[in-house]
Amino acid sequence: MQYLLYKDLSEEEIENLIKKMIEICKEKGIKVTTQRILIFKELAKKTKEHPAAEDIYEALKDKVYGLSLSTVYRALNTFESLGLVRRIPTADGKAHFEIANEPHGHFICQRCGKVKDIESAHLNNLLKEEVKKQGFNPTECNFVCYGLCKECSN
Amino acid sequence: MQYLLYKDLSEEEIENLIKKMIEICKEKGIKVTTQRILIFKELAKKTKEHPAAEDIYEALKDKVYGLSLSTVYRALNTFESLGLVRRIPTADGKAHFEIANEPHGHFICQRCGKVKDIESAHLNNLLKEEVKKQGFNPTECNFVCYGLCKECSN
DNA sequence: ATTTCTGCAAAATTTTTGCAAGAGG
DNA sequence: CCTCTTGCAAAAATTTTGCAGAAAT
Repeated sequence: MQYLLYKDLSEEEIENLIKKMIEICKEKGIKVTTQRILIFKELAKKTKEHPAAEDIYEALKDKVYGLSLSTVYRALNTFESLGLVRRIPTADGKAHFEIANEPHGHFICQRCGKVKDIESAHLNNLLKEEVKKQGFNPTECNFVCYGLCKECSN
Repeated sequence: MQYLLYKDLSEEEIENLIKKMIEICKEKGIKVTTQRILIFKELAKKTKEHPAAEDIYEALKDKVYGLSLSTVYRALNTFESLGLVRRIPTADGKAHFEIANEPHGHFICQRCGKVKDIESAHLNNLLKEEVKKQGFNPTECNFVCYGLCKECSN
């Protein structure tokens, strides 16, 4: 049961995430709009790729009549503050996003900028403990590695 | 000898870093200008604070006649590509910088956005090994933690 | 001398916001 | 209905760039 994060989410997992998202929205009085559902779903499909807002917009703009980039930003910000989505600040000057699943690390390619997941539950726990020892009170710990991805090493 | 990172660099350490920077610039045919020296020095003084380009600009603009923000950006980019300075992408939409000293983690406050260092040499080594096992070839690994800093928890 | 760098202003990029019209509960 | 959301355009914010003059080697 390791390295689960390398797998795309199944259709079923995506549907379940959407249900959870709808539930949480209703709970908080946030309206469940077509745009929000489709944006969330698109991110869920691509979570392994850690898309930027623009990527999601590009994927949806022909499917959702009149969709605007600002709606994508607004939806992602909303999901982030609900804890459903995580923002990954990268060195390319754009914010990238992923579904907030179990914590894990990110490997960022210094040439092509792609972000890949690193399985790290064990290390994340170690890290959290150590950080607490040093007097912080973390809600979330991640790690980031830089280097060349397989494709770019050739 | 732990938690060294919490200390500001001493005058002497800063002077040594500057010497090293000058050496590397000369080696690479990069010119040693007043602006570059002062920008590097200002970052060295503030490295614990992880300033953004603008912070460095603000600190220097009255001391360096006519200094412009773009020069600060250009200098920081140059230093980064020389491996002298590290860029820390944060969630506030600005790039922050630090002197590229020994690898360590960062704690980012979710309320005030301040970035603090976490001593983590041991964990960084563990991490690098684990990441290699997973098939990556990292040049550098860092930790990032989110939470509320001491000041903001009150 | 030659090359590189700086300052300025302008451009490019990413993200946010104001507002009127539209959709959700 | 009332509130929240969207789309659009405009604004804001951060970072990069072109170019002429200045500085470094």
